[in-house]
Amino acid sequence: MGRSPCCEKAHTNKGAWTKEEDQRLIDYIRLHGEGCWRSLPKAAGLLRCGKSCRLRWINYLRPDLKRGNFSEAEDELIIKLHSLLGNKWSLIAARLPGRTDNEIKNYWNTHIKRKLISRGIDPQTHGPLNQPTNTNKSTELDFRNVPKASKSNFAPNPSRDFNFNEFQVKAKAESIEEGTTSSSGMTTDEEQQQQEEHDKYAGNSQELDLELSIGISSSGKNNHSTGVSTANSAESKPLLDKSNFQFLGQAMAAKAVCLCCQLGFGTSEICRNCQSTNGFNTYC
DNA sequence: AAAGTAGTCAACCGCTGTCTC
DNA sequence: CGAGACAGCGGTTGACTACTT
Repeated sequence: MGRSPCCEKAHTNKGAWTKEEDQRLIDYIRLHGEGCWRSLPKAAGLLRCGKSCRLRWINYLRPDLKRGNFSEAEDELIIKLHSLLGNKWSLIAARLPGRTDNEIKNYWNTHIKRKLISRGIDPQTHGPLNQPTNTNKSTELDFRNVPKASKSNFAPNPSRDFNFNEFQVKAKAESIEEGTTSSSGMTTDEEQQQQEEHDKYAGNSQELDLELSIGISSSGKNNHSTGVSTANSAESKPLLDKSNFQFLGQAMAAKAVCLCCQLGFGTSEICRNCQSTNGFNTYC
């Protein structure tokens, strides 16, 4: 459609950021807060594109970033989340405080892929390596590997089996096993620290709490729409877009259901974690 | 010591979704 | 309803470093 470029490229710096540029960006955001990235560079006196500023801030300068190596617990959590969400790095990052989508994506590509392969696990399918890739999955709803082009035309087929077993989290046993076996040669302190990290993320819970929710949104203009979303916050986005979600909506509308129960996390129609507020159930 | 190779990660690019007019 | 503007996302690139030959 001949959209104009996001910024005037002729007068923008590219490549690595200098300390001065970083400082300008930090100072500006401290004063004015995040947002309006397009006008930010000019206002902050930076010869950078707004996107570049945003990336630099989010991936590197944000004060709440946790730098340094990933813990074993974080590894396992990333693997679990990836098995459920696929390459939705921003969603995965939302579950790892202090980590960015870019960081996780890089870490996945450089470390975890190899780790999984060495375990005999296919990093894409999370199934055993050398397993035929298309094993009857076509009848199951799979959030992973939805081709970009088909994202918005995810053709719902009401006749599909509503089989969510695919998404049952079975990694807990693995992660516990991993966490308790000390083959790493770490010091006791390090091990203890890692165990704390592990507990923090895994929560010693029986299953991974994704806080995926389904239910009638109690706010916003789409308050009729049923939505699957992560529960955190303003920056969370629906896991499926409206059109995709019609499928789930159709399947579930007639009978209000708790997604986590559908996913196999619970046994009853509405699990104990589901609350009822203002006449609406807030499905966990 | 030099050249080649592999690994890492910050940054860029192009696309999509959402909002506004 | 369509087009433009914008923010955000995921894939890819390329500079840099570490390691190997």
